[in-house]
Amino acid sequence: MERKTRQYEAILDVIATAGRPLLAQEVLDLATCHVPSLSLATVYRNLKALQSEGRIKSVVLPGQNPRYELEVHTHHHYFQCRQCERVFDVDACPGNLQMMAPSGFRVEDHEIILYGCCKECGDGR
Amino acid sequence: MERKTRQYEAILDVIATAGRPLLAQEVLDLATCHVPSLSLATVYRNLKALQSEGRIKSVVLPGQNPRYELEVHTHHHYFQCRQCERVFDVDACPGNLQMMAPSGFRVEDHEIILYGCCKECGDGR
DNA sequence: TTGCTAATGATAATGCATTATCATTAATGA
DNA sequence: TCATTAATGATAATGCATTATCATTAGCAA
Repeated sequence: MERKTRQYEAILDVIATAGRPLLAQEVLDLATCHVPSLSLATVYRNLKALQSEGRIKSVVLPGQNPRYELEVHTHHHYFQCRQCERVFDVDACPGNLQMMAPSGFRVEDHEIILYGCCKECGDGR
Repeated sequence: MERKTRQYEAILDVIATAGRPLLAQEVLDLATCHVPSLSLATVYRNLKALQSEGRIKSVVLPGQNPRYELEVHTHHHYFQCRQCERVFDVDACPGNLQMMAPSGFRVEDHEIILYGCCKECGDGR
């Protein structure tokens, strides 16, 4: 991607503004407001380009399609609301979980996904 | 599944003996020792039957195909070795992670996946 | 403004895990 | 042992997210 297109800008803007990981389809839905003619193929093309540029990264939850968020290079986790199915970043972390592993196993990294009810869905709705 | 076939027995036996979640393909590979003619279609059929019978459950890691293990109804987590890619059960659990969530979010459940080097791969190999 | 060509939009093609199909095999009750 | 029919094996079909294709559009350097 050498040229700055309206589509590229819209897609990056939508991801940056959302503040949470978005599915390709969500990116399309949101960016269509900015560029009505936007195509899903273009979304995928730009998501791939943005990833190789190191501007965004993919977030994969078990059994779900990848979501995309800004690359921040800080260790964090995720929360998924069971009602609206949206995924949110979680900055807190319990730290090293070596103690959880059976003896002889070396823990190098971990992933934590919280499931529950998000703030909006919890507010009498 | 109303009849007890050699295939059914072999598939359940392999899963029970492995002591860790297995991919459908791993089940085929291991059970083929017991029933050489075993087909992948039969593996899928029996995995589905065993699940609806409540004997096994599926374990899904981000971006990976489902694995299958005995249904034990006890809360536990998983460890994946980055070298051999095998997945192991982890009984330890840090407990309620409500404190990790942003305020207003209610945590109802969580999932933890540890990544690292398993005991076997760590023993000079 | 113009020309070049990268990027887009629309849609067909792909990859791949899983499921359906169907002739054949084998488990079970009589 | 036999008959019934559920289950199997081999393989074609499916579903679906993602990618490729290609004619058209639109950045951008001159």
